[in-house]
Amino acid sequence: MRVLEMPDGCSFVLVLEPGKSFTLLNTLKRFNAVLDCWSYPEIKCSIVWAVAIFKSVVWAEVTARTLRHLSFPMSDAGPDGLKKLSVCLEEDSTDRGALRSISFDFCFNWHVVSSGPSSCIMLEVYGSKVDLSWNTRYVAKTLTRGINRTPPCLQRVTQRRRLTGSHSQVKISVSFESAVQSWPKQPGDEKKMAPKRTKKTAPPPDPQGIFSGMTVFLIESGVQSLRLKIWKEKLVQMGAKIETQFSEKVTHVFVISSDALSNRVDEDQLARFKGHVLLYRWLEDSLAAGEKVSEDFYTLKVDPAGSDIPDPKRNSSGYDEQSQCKRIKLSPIEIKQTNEERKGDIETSFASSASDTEPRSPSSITSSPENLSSSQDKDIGVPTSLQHSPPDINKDITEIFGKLVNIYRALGDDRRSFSYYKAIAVVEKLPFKIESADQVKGLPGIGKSMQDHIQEIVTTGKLSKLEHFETDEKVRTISLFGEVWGIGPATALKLYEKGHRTLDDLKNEDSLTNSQVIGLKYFDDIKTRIPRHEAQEMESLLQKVAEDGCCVDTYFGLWTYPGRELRHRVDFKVYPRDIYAFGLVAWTGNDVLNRRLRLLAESKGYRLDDTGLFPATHGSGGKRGSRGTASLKMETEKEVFDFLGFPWLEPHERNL
DNA sequence: AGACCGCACAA
DNA sequence: TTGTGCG
DNA sequence: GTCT
Repeated sequence: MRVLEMPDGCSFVLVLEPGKSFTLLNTLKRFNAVLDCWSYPEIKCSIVWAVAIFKSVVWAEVTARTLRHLSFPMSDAGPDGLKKLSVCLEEDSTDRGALRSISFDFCFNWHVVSSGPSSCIMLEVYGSKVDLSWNTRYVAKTLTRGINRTPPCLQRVTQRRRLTGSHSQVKISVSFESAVQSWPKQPGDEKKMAPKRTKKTAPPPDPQGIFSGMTVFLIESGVQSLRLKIWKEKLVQMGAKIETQFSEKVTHVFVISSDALSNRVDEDQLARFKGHVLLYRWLEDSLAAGEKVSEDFYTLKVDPAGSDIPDPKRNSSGYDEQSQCKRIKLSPIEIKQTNEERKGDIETSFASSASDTEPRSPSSITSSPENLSSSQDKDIGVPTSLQHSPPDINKDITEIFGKLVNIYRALGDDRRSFSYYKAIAVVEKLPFKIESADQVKGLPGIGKSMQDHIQEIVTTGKLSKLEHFETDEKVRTISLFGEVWGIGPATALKLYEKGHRTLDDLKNEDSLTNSQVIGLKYFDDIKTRIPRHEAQEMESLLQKVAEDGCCVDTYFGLWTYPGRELRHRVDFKVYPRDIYAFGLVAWTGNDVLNRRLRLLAESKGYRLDDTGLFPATHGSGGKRGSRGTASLKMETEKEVFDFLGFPWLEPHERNL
């Protein structure tokens, strides 16, 4: 009897059903992430059922361990072999509040297994007749609520409930415990009842493993903890020895990119180092290949001359400075930058984890490691490293969709707008160039229309629908008006219907609200990006001002300097010191992260907002900060994250 | 067919 | 109440 | 727009 546990950080489950398997597998195959999957024969050959887990929408997170533990040859066991289900909850904050549910059709008994970023609940299935037809709705909220309830309670859940309370949704992931004998051999098979996340005893190290003789030191920066964990396990399992210090014994150093290398390692030490410095990718590729692959393409040169590299020590003290800079949240620039940084990251992780054979063309296979290291070498020393843009491969599509996002938003059709927004995210992550709509069929968020649109774009290079919009005067004016601060879709439409067509027209309109007038007056100013140095000036200026004089709670307005015309849009939020951390978290964003944190808080019986973290007031939901219940005391963002059990993210990492 | 955030604030 | 903007 |  074995409990299959959901690894940390999993948030998505895909069940491949008989008949559908191949389609889905083909879909999966297109994601580099899936590669690991192919290194497991039991999956490769005859999967009837398999469960793959993805980290968020970053498909690249599927890992060997995940698949190994979760791919489950149901054909062998048959549903009857299923004795227990453990269900993992993790909010999916990529979507806004849509309810997702996973379906079960049986009675079960459940209790909390553990809590944490993804809380785990054990379900005991009654009776051997477990129908996995996934018919009945099982609702997220039910589980969420249950997290705080300790004693097992029997539930028959047939209804579907709305996920309320927070506008995040919960995704439920399922893993199995089965009584199957034919499970891929693994010792430590004694029965493990589960209340704790059962610690998988990894298979014992194999002295003959492909990595035997290696003593490795892992540079962890820039690597997702889940992946790291898996790599470590793999290394050990395959005979390598892991050093926690960069000592003489080390024969191999692994690093995600040359960037991470230069940031984390003492150069002198590195210069003296005689061993090999390899990209983690080598590890992945070797695992996939089942043997050590040539190190040629993965070796990083140690360049002692890399002196314009930021001081490594900076890392420890860096945070303070950063948070200073953004104590006041100012605007597009900063946001934009983090976005770009992030995209860069994604690209990196794609490149490094792609170890596929099929989806990539042979040429890209051989050339990519080179590109990887060389492009990164080039980046060293470029302070912001905003060099590369995201995987641009399908830019034609995402750009067009992006325009539609804006247009629909301007028109007030948020739903549709958001649909495109989601589709972009999906398309953007594809590691190949779309050549036909078939290639996107079945991807989440891509339905009939998206497929059609994509088809049109890849064949004609444009989208008639968009062209239509762009030439339509109504759409154009409404979009334009909507760019004015304070004017939304509704107002824009009214103005259009009143006959206005240009911003100048609006100047004579007397029905505008105060902020709209201002927004109009300073239209160009507001659109002008604020130079970062100016943001910093603002901050220091404000520091002084703020010290004497009392402050407004919130200010959304325009900023200028005495004697200067140009105005910038600036928001001020003022928080008492004791709840400052909460304000900071909330206003730093991003929205997705906020939803996640809030949901997490809720699942633990708290309510989080920008004013604090409150024990949930049972009953009427509890109004913001009211009810005499004071916020928990937290001084720093870190404390908030820690308290909630959410892995710490630097501000620039919060673009989820 | 009907779902698709929730809140505070200003007009 | 509605619209708007915020994450 | 997509999803159930």
